Amino acid sequence: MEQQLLIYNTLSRQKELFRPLTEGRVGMYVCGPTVYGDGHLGHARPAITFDVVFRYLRHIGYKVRYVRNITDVGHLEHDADEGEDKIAKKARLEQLEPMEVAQYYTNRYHAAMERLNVLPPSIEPHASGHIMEQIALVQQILDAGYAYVSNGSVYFDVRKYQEDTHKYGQLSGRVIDEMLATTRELDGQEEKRFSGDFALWKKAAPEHIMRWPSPWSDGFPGWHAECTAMGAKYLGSPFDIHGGGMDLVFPHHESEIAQCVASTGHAPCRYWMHNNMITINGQKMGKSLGNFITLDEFFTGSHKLLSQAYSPMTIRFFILQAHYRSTVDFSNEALQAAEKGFAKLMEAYKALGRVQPSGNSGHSEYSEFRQRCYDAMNDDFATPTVISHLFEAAKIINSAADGKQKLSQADIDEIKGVFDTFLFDILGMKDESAGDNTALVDGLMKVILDIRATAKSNKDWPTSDKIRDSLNALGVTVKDGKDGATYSY
RNA sequence: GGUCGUUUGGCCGAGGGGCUAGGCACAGGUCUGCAAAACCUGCUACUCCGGUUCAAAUCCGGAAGCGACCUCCA
Repeated sequence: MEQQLLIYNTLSRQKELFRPLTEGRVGMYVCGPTVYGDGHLGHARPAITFDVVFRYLRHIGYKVRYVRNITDVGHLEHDADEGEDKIAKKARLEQLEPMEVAQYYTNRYHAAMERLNVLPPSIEPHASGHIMEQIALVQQILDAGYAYVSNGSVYFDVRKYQEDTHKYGQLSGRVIDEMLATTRELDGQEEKRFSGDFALWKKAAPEHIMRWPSPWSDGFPGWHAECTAMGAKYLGSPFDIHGGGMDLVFPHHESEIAQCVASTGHAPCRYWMHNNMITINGQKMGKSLGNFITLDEFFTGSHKLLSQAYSPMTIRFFILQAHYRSTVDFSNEALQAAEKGFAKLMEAYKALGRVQPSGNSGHSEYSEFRQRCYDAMNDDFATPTVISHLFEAAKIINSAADGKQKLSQADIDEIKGVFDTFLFDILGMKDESAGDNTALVDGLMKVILDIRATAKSNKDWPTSDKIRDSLNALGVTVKDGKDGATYSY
């Protein structure tokens, strides 16, 4: 590959040169949603982050298999409803089949992702469809001696694993040894031998409606089993990149590593990537804090914290304007800035078509935009830097459209190419104003603006202003320029 | 309490020893019948206290604020 891509690896806490295990191919696994509720901003961030990673890896020539799972079983609730998983709980509340609930929210998740222009992954495996693989994984870990059966459930033996490998806590920076040394044996009431042990298979309580037979009990797989089992099944073991939100580092990903090492003797992947979280007015977003905003609420503006609706591309642009490893703080002001900023880029892109090329080439610097964008992407996917370069290009375009700067046809083609490649193909932005009837709208607008131009030349200001104001009321902005009027909406 | 991270202009946010992004907002100007858009100009910032250095927002130490994780979470 000609691009030297640096990726920040959570495991080493530094940027590393990316080298795939197999030349020209990349296997990437990203933790997907638990489908028991509507998607929110927190789901959009990893989806968009890894969508860009997916797009970029493909762009620079890799054949990528991108696996993003759907969690539709397991994930115990840890409150009063001990032993009941999220899907089952929601199902009981809504009087639906568990799979009906999972399907409903899966469909809604897909719809939201499509609006955000997030490409579908190569494979989207469901946990419920891989119970056999998960049971096999649990058996492997048992056979290796790193798990024990307790009252029909199977637990991972963290203490033994740690004694043999000293790897538990490696990813999250947690020091487990001290905890192990000071923790006494749990009393007989507890199924686990050590408080840090985690479930590989959980026996279902009688009221638990999602259950599968296994050698140990009728139950369901533990919290971390699906990613280990499905990642290995579709990407092999080890594979290249494993991604997810930072909040999953511990215990989820730490446990995934333990499961993989215990069952195969090696780590599941080479590079761990984690996107940071989104805060709202400096606060973590959470249902209990009352600042929980779903994606649909953003799209429609139907939440009391929102002063207006924000389009999917505004959300996407907003997220890409921050680096994926930084927290990003939501506010109406910030989203409005993103909305206007993106509109400015789109307008500049369209204005490029109106620039009259000059014979002589402008400056050689225009040809450097592309490389600077690659440099930014190669530096751990620095999307904010790419965007800043595009804004600089936009300034040149507008200046040229004003006749204040000269661009040769080659310059124009190059700048257009950079926008096509980076803004649309890699950052995955798209023009939201372009509907299916663009040609018709364009034609109609030409008619209307012609009439207005005639009115203007007759100094018939009431008519020309009425046309402008009426269009404005419909959300169409008329912009008068030297060579006639243009519009945007 | 433990671990990790972060603190940049009115706001959002890059950068990361000397060259000091970008966007939004705001102010002035050019253009224009007016407005909008566009362009030009202005607003030049890095939590605090020490230290290293010819030179620190950037490195080191400490403090404070904030955040994440510590068996729900993206």
